[in-house]
Amino acid sequence: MKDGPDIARIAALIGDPARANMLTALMDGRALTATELSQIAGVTPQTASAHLARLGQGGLIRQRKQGRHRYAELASPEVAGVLEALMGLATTSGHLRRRPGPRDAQLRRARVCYDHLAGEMGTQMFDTMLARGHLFRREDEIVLTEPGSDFTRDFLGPETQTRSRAPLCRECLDWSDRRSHLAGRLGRAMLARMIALGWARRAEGSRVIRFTPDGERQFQALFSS
Amino acid sequence: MKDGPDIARIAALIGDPARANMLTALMDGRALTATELSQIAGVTPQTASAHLARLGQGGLIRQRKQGRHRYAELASPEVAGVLEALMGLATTSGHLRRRPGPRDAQLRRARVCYDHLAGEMGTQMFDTMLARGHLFRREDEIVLTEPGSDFTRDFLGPETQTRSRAPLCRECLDWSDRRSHLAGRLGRAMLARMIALGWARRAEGSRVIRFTPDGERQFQALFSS
DNA sequence: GATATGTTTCGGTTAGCGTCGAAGCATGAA
DNA sequence: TTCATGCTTCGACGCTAACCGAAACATATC
Repeated sequence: MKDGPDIARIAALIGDPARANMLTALMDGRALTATELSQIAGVTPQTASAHLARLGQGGLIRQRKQGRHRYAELASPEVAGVLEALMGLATTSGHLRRRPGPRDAQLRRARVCYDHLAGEMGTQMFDTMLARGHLFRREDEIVLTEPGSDFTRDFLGPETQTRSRAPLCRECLDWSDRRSHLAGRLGRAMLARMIALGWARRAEGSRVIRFTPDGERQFQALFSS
Repeated sequence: MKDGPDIARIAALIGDPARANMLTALMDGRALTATELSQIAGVTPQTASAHLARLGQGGLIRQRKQGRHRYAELASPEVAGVLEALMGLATTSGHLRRRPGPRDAQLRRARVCYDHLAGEMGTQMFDTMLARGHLFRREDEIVLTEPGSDFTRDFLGPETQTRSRAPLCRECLDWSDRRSHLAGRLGRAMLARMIALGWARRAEGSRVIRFTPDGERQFQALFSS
């Protein structure tokens, strides 16, 4: 009686308490590291690793390796929909445990990530450029569109046509905001330009980037949705 | 360990192949006996009995004793909705793609989903009613507009003003089409009316709905965009 | 009553999987 | 380089639950 798709396989994946806790924690769309998920699920990292592998193989989550961390996020909104439907059946009051990022508010606000802007302001810039069509997400890569090229040339100046093999645009997952920001050569150039313009400067002995009041204004003028 | 909604418990219930087959078989809204379900699931009656007890305890099915038979049926349309959502995920994320047989084509074309019309013809009806302004999607609910009320009263007859607490319109995600079709009291009434009019009838032992040539014509006349 | 059929309970076996400790990689920092 | 951290692999243990045979229970029919 193979009347339909194999729902048992997927339901069994959700049916383990540890995995269910992990999936529930991922419901808000953020990406979490394997260790964080192991703590949420109440199991050791080894066990969590096995669970994440199964969830990935089953198509419920996607995993992205970044540095020595490995982030997991729900594979699609459809997965979230199924989880939500299940929660509805379970007649429950959902409680999601939030895991704060860096304690320092300044770090959360704006910091350098290797060589580019991260934190809330980094994700804001990235989101705005995506929304305006300056950047375009194609499969797993980020491409600079024609208007985006005009915009960046305008902002950076014409002499910045470096011809490097490094990717121009890269997506970098934010560890405080759990969303993406712009990395790659363009991300580096954008931050360098902001510092060169005097909008901001790096704090000594820290990754914090301090924007001047005027720099903050200019930034908001350029990247407010 | 803080427990939110216990989705793991419910998912684990669906996660066993035998139980999943049973639930899938119950998706057509009919009530089946324990022995029938045991044959469908491919297990002995003893095993099926244990499974049915667990499903009943978990609130997924209801069981009524009638004579020396014991009938099982899905506990609620919400359960059917969860199963449909799971089928949708299983078709997209399942790396094991089944080759479509002739029976699958019929299922994809028109089938019963708990008590309402699903498949291509179900989504066609839903889309057409949305496009014509008979239905309106507001946030997460579907509302019947004024012209829509006229239309359905015209089609269903004036005596169908049931005053139930069940939602009139509900959206149900189709696993074959990956789009929505109309569920809820109205969805149920629409299908019942089509069968009463002789447009279609349910195939024995399957969820397939067979439209007569004339019924298909009438349907297309009413729901072609 | 006796008999047949549908369903459940009991006992025991087996297989699967969730779990962790220890060790092995991989990557970033000093 | 050396060290530290995050993650994965391996091996083994233990527990749950799915399964069936046999038998008991329930209900309809003769």
